[in-house]
Amino acid sequence: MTAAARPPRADAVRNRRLLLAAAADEFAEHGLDASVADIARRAGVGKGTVFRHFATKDDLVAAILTDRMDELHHRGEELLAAADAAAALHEFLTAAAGQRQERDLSFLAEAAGSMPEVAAARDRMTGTIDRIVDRAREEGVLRADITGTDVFLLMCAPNYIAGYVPDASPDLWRRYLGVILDGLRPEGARPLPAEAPTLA
Amino acid sequence: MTAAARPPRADAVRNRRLLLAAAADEFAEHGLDASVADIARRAGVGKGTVFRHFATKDDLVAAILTDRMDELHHRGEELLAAADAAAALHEFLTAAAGQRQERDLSFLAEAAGSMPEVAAARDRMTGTIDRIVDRAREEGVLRADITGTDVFLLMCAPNYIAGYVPDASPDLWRRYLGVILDGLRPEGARPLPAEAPTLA
DNA sequence: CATTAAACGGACCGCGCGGTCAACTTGGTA
DNA sequence: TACCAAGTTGACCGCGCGGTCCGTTTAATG
Repeated sequence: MTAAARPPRADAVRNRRLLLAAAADEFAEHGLDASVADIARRAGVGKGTVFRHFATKDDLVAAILTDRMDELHHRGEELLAAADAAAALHEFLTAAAGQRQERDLSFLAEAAGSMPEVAAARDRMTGTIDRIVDRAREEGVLRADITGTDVFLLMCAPNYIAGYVPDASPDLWRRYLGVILDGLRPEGARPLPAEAPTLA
Repeated sequence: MTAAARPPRADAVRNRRLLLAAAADEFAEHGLDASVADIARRAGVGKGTVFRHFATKDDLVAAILTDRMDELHHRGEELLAAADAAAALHEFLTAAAGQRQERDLSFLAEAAGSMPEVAAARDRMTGTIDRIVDRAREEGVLRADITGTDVFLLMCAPNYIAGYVPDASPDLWRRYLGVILDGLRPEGARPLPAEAPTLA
């Protein structure tokens, strides 16, 4: 029974927000090796404050990942309510790639992907993806042998591919999303040579 | 005019081979952060010996990358000589993904991708890819709007996608290569929303 | 064999990292 | 306004890294 703890102080709330933003920027610029000291400097706080809010660097990473996955989760729910099956799939993949184009933080998953709070956020998101994918398959706008897990895995590929091109157009990922979407259509699909995976 | 230097000693040749193999294993297991000390231990030599053969850690990375790219380059040349256009494209992509499935060292490119020797090896390889792709396009087994650079970029995606699945079947990448190959066929291709990139 | 330059090994160096701590400051409350 | 727990700070710690250096070993040569 957690007694009603007194609410956090205003400066603590502000600093937490500043830290998450600074950390996301710093990670995007320098990868996972961005140092806690630099993150603190960018947020305009002392290094000790970082560790007051996030016990370890991995906890900080986990908080960023969780936020981003929940963002996509909510976007997916909106699309399920508003868009038709084909458009929802297309828009969701576009939203996911767009988020990553703005700031590529995918490598953070490698550091904190197995933490429980991150896994929970991922499950929320994959649940939504499953619903989008099932609807698309049932309406015949997606090939029959593709699962929600497949789409979850394919989701990040366009940015990854475009990321190899230095000074690429910021829209290059759309090109490879186009190729993948063509590969996901039911017309002309050839049987896939390996079974659909499941996560954990 | 480099005067004929005396050939390297037998133990130096042997140690260089041992080091490259040990480094590839160590990088595959621990990523770019594999330490030079561990690599030396695995090769059964002292740490100083590593730096005698490779002035910096990046030079070691570059040597590994160069070897692997040249391997694919030669495989591509074989396929150009022996296989028909569609099979050559299919087989080349399979070979590239197979190499990476065995040992994923793609992240090394991020550390040494801009070194001249690595760039030269990459150019040799992309030259071969261009020939494979041009032939496939001309014979109508590849959609018209796809370039050699596109294929080079798409080449690594199947492993990347499958890499997100812990304990995945070692053949899972074939599934996503299948999706991409379907997306590369001329039949039913929709116009791509961004122009083909060029590398440097 | 004797000779010698090439190759080897591992103690050593400076650095920057993630994380700790105790002295200090400050927002909220009665 | 007086109080105090919550919050902040930056000097500090131990560690493991990439890279250096030099005394020792060894493969090649005539």
